[in-house]
Amino acid sequence: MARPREFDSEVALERAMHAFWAKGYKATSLDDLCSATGLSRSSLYAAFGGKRALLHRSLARYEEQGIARIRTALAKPLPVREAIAVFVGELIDRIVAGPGRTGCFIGNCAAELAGQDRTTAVRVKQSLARIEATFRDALARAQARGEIAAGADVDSLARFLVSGIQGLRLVGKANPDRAALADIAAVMLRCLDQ
Amino acid sequence: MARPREFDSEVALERAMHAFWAKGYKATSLDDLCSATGLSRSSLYAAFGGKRALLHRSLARYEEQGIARIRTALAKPLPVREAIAVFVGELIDRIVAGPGRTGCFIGNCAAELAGQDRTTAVRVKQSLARIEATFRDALARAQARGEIAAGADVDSLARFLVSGIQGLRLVGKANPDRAALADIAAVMLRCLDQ
DNA sequence: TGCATTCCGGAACGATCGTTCTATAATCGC
DNA sequence: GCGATTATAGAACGATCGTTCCGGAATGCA
Repeated sequence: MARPREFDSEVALERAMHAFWAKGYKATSLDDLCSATGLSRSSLYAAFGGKRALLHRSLARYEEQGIARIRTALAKPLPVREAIAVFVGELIDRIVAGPGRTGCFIGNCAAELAGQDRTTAVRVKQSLARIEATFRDALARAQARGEIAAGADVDSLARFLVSGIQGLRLVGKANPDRAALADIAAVMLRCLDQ
Repeated sequence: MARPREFDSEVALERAMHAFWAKGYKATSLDDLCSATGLSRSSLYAAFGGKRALLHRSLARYEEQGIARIRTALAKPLPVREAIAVFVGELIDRIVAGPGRTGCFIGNCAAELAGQDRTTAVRVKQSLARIEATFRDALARAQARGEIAAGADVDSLARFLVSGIQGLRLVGKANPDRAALADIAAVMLRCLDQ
């Protein structure tokens, strides 16, 4: 140990993540990343290894934050159906009021990179699987409590929720209109009553 | 008129569209477009004006083909619910058996460009609106025939279908697994019975 | 204090980007 | 056949890309 780091790599990673999230992988240059993080190129390379590695670290961080957010939402003392409705409602709030058209970082990476970069495709797939599992666990607990029909297929419902939320966020990126998104969410949530 | 063109610009556009569709906008270079179309750079620029203009022409072409495909599917002598189920089933067939992880070109552009390029965002939004209208018209006709509950909100259902299909295709891009996609589609289609 | 070690700013690298330009080839009207 | 016009192939452009490298600055340890 000699000279210590002048920056917090967690802070830098958080900022890099937001840069990738807002602009996409290809459109985010190293100059963008340096000015977003405040680091020089050499510091970025020493800390993270390169652009692609930084993307993967960013994806992992986003995944953790997303899972935590979903878990918190589903742990509320509410019927699961209500908890999910609140979660989706807040999602729409962020889409409409947010800085604008960021979408889901995981979904963005899927759309931009899954067809070209197999490694990233696998990571995206695993992230979606973890989100799906988080919903599935909550739905299964709710089913055990009798909140959801005993005959319902919670696996399918969880998959549907992941897909439906991705669709909502993608459509919301093209058209962040509250009424339209609320319409979509209402139909989507009614599926949980089947 | 002097020297005539040596290529069919519709054929060239079709090929350029597939290049953008498969790789995304940023990742498709002019060299890619030249080798996909067989044209030289000067011919491409003379015929289409540049990379961005070529993307927009490609998007318009894709939109026309997509609308036509949906119209054909919905015009079948079937209950609308069945027609949509067939359409989604064939969509899943193409996702699973296709050349691999192309997704929806419109959705890809939304994810990659809607946050950065306002012009493209508007075009994507208009494309989605046209697709939504195509579904809405078919649903309204079905409602008039009594196939769909009189109290159902066909506007919301159409919006939901667009969003749901985008989600299905995005998730299918990350994980082209037939069983998973069929699960999602089954829940989605059940929403039409509400 | 002095040495070893690590970090940092920024120049430099070759590669590739989208676009423009030029010279040649091909076809028109006449 | 001939000038006018248009299309083509490919070189060339400046800009920007991701990555590497280097000289100097800052710290821990003896």
